[in-house]
Amino acid sequence: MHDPRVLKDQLATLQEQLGTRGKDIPWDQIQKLTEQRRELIAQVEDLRHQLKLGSEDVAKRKREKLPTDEVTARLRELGDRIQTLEEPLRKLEEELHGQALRIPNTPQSSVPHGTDASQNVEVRRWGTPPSFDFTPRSHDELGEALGIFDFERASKLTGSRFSLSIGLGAKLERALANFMLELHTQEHGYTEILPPFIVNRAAMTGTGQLPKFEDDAFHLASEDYFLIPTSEVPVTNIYQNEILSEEDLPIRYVAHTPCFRREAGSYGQDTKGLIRVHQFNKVELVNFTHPEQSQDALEALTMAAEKVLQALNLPYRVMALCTGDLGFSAAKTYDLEVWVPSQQTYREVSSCSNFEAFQARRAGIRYRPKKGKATHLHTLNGSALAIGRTVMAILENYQQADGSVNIPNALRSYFSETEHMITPSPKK
RNA sequence: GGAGGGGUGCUAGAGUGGACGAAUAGGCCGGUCUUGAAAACCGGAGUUCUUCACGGGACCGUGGGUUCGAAUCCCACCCCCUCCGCCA
Repeated sequence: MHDPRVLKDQLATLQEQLGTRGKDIPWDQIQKLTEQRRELIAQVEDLRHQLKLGSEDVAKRKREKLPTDEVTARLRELGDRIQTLEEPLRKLEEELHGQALRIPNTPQSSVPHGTDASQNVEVRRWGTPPSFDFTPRSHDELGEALGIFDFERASKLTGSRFSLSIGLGAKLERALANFMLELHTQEHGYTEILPPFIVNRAAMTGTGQLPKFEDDAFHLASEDYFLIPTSEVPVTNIYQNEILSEEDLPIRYVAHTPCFRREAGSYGQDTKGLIRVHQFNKVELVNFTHPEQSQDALEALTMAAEKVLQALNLPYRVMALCTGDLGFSAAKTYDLEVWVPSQQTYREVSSCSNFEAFQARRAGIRYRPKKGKATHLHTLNGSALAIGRTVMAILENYQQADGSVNIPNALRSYFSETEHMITPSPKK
């Protein structure tokens, strides 16, 4: 959410800054509502002031044992008038707030201009894609042959776009989660969090998933609760409506949770394998920082995510998202894309964003500076990494001609010696 | 699920219809004292909306209601605690 003062006084500037990002916003209507609100407030406040003075007069008269009937009759009428104005005012403010929650964040000036993902800018590249003297197979093909995935049976349990990992496939997920959590807690100064996987409407609104993207989330039928689409939601909202002290910052949390996404509107895309599923595991980094430190924090957070790929020796590139591809709440985002041999291209395994005060304003997360008043802090988060997609990258990049897959050195301590290579086993 | 208790500022906690935006204490900030610190003493400070400003309005879990007037009374909901029941 934007600063209400900006909405009130600099709406045109904001519209200009957002450019195509703001093309669906009813700017004129917001302008109109703002003006109406201003007028109504002036009226209501004036009447209320009169009412207050009158009430004090009644209190005084009672003390002095003077009659009050005439005054109270007049005030009753005044109260009625206030009520008739308050109702439209309440509706108006609700409407205005609803609109404000649907305006996306302003991109930082360093964000490249563009309309879609094709105009994202490569920032750097790490590692060399492996060369194979055979045609590399896709991870879903490999996994089925190795007996570690069973997508058919997964769809029997729930439906399409669910995965079922077996044996070393399941263990690989577990090893990766452990490896990532250890790396971030021991090397990067993160504190591990295990949050709820189900959150309420306020939390989803705080981080920006609601109200605009309700269709993307799984909603429980029995309660007004949602399955988390990312641990960003529960972890960022830990400090919802709180004021932290300046010396508490920065706060760095890491969480490993499943993530649930409806993937509405993605029919036909990435229908096979682990790339796009309704439930996947992810290790997520969340930062709460001083406003002046969020830029540096984004670089550090992105680097922490890159360290995972480097340790696993997976080739990747870092992309700066352009204005057209930037998420709703983000002011700046780097995507990490890992090399996928079967597709001869890089695919997203991580998205690292600085939200500046956008989420903090929605969620009411502030800090108290040493001097001055409470101010919204900055929030950031990034996947480090999406585990399913990392499994995909490992299978594909570490595959051998015979269809077996080596376990990366960095993960071997989580496996017994006989498990350092996954070899094909017939499907049961 | 049943019974009871409770949600007040940064924190603890008082306040049960009018001079209450809210006692008191702690913490915080500034000062006196001190070589420095601590202690003691003195002083200061909530959030937010509206207005160019003066000023004014709102905010005691949330939403309604009663009343001239609500932190205080009524209703509904949410959350926390204790006991009982059930349970991984």
